[in-house]
Amino acid sequence: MIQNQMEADPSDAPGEVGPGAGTSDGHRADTRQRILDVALDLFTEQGYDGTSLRQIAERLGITKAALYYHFQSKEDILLALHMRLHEFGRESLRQLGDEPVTLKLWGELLDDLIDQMLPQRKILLLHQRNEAALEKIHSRDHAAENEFIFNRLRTVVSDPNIALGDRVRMTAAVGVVFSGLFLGGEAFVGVSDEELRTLLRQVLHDVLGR
Amino acid sequence: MIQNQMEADPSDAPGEVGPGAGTSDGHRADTRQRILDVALDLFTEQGYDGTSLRQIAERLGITKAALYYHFQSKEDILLALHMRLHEFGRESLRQLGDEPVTLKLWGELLDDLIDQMLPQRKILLLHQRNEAALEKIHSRDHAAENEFIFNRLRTVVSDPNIALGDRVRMTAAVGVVFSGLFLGGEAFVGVSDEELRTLLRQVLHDVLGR
DNA sequence: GTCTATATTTCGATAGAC
DNA sequence: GTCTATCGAAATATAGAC
Repeated sequence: MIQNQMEADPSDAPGEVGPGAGTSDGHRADTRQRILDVALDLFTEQGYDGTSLRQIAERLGITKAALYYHFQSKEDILLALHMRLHEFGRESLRQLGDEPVTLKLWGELLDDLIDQMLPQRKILLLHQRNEAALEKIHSRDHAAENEFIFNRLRTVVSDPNIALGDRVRMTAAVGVVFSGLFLGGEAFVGVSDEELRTLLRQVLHDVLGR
Repeated sequence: MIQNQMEADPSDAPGEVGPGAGTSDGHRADTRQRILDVALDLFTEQGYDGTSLRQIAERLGITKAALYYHFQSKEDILLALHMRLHEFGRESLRQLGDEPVTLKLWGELLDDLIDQMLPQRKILLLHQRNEAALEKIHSRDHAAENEFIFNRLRTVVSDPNIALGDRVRMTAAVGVVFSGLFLGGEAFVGVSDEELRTLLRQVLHDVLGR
């Protein structure tokens, strides 16, 4: 199924020291992690600015103030969620190298990304629906933001050394992948990830293959 | 060029009685219209919730309170912008009829939509980046919201009477169009609308044609 | 139509007890 | 780790003069 189980990866911002990081007994899920899960849902449904800390706390059965034991600020919660996506696609992108990208390479990249995106759909949706709020954070720390997947994709398809027709196809291919995951996420309920992946790859080939 | 002149249509929510509706002398642009123009920019850049009425007023050189002469509330401003898109694509969608949609029909629909979207890019971007805020308005008046273009498209590609492979292609085709206008809007600076339209149609044909 | 001034609410964040 | 209580800021919205 395509609509569930998004929290496969329990590690969150590795290296960070969260409360309960030492207690390795798994008798209770980290509160920090539960906060992030709830925040992910609410930020995506109502938007970051449209969600108050009171709402997050209420859903967890705790008070607003308790949140501040786990996070320094509201923005920190968003940042922690953002970090989950920061490593995303990095390895795939590195393989592109520095030379102008070909349609063939682009297709291989997106093939990789489809696999990585499927289990991260929720986080991707969060980013798609909170671009403005996330840009504020970016502007404060725009050092490594050029490494961020969305910006990298944009940069590549803006390369004037690539023929315009190819750039349009590359852009369209990105649209194919994202529409399959976002718009399609609601339309294709009950379709297995594998089936969707296969179908998307066929479309990608028609867009990029020649 | 693809990045400018979005306010071709001076009529705003026709039938509505705004201030200055009677003064037909064109010596000064409607303040109401100027408010909407500024709000469109700010809501898109910073998000609806991330934009205060103070900011809108400041950019116009008036005070916050003056806005309330032209609009009953902040939500009313967003609603007025939303209405610009409400008629959008209605005629094209009506031609689809009630039977299951074919790839051929879908292609013709999107061909139509590309033309209508190009001059409305800014408003479409507003919707893409403020889904959460707009949903709040929708939920209050969800009567005619099924008529709204995005929801109609979603409904069609969810039709289980259409083969899954075709639905994926139809969804992908929507992604092609939107990526060309949104992601492409920044990447294809200096490309004429006509050229972009031609290239997009070729890709559409590869996705839908067979 | 636009202003000054203010009412009202809500939010993010802190202090300090337990 | 979570609570109660509260602060200060900023936002939407209103009242009434000009």
